[in-house]
Amino acid sequence: MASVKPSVPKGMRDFSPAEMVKRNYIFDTIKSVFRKYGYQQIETPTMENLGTLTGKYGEEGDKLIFKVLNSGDYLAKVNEQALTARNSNVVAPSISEKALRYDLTVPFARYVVQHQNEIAFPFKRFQVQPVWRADRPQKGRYREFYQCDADVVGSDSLLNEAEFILIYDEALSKLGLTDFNIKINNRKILSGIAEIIGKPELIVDMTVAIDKLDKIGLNGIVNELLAKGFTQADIDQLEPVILLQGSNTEKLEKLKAILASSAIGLKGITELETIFTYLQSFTLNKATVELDITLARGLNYYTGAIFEVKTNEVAMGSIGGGGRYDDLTGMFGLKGLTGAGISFGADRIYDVLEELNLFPAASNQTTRVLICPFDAAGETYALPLLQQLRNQSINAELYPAGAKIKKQLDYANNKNIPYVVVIGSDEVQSGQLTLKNMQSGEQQKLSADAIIAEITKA
RNA sequence: GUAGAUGUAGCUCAGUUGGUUAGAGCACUAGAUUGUGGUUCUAGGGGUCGUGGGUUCGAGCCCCAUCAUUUACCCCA
Repeated sequence: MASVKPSVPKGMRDFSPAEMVKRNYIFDTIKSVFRKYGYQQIETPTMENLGTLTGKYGEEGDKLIFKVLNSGDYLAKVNEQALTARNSNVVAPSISEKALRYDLTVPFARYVVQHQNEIAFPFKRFQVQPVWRADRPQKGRYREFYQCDADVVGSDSLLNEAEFILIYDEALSKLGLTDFNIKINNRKILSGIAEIIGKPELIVDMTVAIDKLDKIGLNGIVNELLAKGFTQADIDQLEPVILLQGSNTEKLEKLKAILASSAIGLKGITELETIFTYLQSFTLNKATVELDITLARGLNYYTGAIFEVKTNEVAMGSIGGGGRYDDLTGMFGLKGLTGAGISFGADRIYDVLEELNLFPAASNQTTRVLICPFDAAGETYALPLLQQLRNQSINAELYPAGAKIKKQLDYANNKNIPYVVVIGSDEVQSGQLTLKNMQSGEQQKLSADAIIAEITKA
């Protein structure tokens, strides 16, 4: 076979041992917090039926779904005309019936409907798996990345929303972040605003535009809104809302006045007030909760609260987001089931922790003891000790006999192994083994039992 | 889909107005050190300069094409 230049697909990555240790540190931290709040883990398949995914993410989203070619002679069954017309949109469904999952929320909705009779509601689940998007990669954006989602379905209590804030706060504080904002908004308020202006049909354009405040500024928003069909009068009404200032309570008061004639807008305000009331009974670690009316988020299935988390310590897009969706399972035939959920962007959190140097130092140590035999006799002598170490839950390995001691110690240094046990003919004869501390360079002659005791106490 | 940047050793990158045999650091191998690493010193291996064409006496350098990577926009985590 001709040799192929080794490479991975665009936007996808290998993770080497040192990275995996750090990634698992993030995943484990987030998972432990999810569990603490009563969420249970599930997994869903890498692929879903194409029909499960299409139409859930909007027109743009559909284009970004990775489709999987059917097995076998997939072209044979394709409609002749569609094929000769070279129309991808027509041909695609007949040559691809599966696709890689695009997020974890839609597969979860599918799961809930499919397993509704086994599930006790409210059902709180978390899921940590990769998702795929046929996007153009750039900084902090990959074609394969992990989402860490926690969702609850079958409970309309706003306590869930309040707890999401606690989860964000606890997990991110635990990871060492000290300055981050949990932004919160409510889709109903945005609907109310669109209603007051009299352009409810343009709510999507409106939210997409005002979401860009910190990126393109007020002028940029105004230009975009004018292009989308808003009038100057609409914008005059919108401007005080976009530029809303003050504490969360002050903002809510001002909004109440603005939205006085919109029932749905007022409902959104009440919901936020309830969430804030819940939060008064809890203490947050490091998070700042901020009502941000410009927060829109792209996904159109949100109907109530919306969240987004941003760190203030480094320049990075959002590191988490979520919200409430009243009818996600409806598209799979199960009506009237409300849900709410959040997601952590693990890959971005990784970049943030890396930049702030927040990964624990010990996390690059895997093996604690390396046994270095000089020869085959030393190797044989070492085997019982190797097992004893492992029985004491000490990560231990034996360098196979035949290599020079220098090479073995190099190996220990490379893997950041703190202790080595050197076994040569002297040691085999006396039973006193050489324990070497690789940091300090000290070494002492000890019995096997004493070595285990020494390492256990360190 | 739109626009820019970059492709030179395993990795990170130098390489002057185009000029002889393309360099450095790190990594790797060996030795200094025949029972001891992380420091130091010495030596060594490793390159179709992304690919194809063109200009030129001569191209890593200039021109065209192509592929790849990457950044920004759109959208999104």
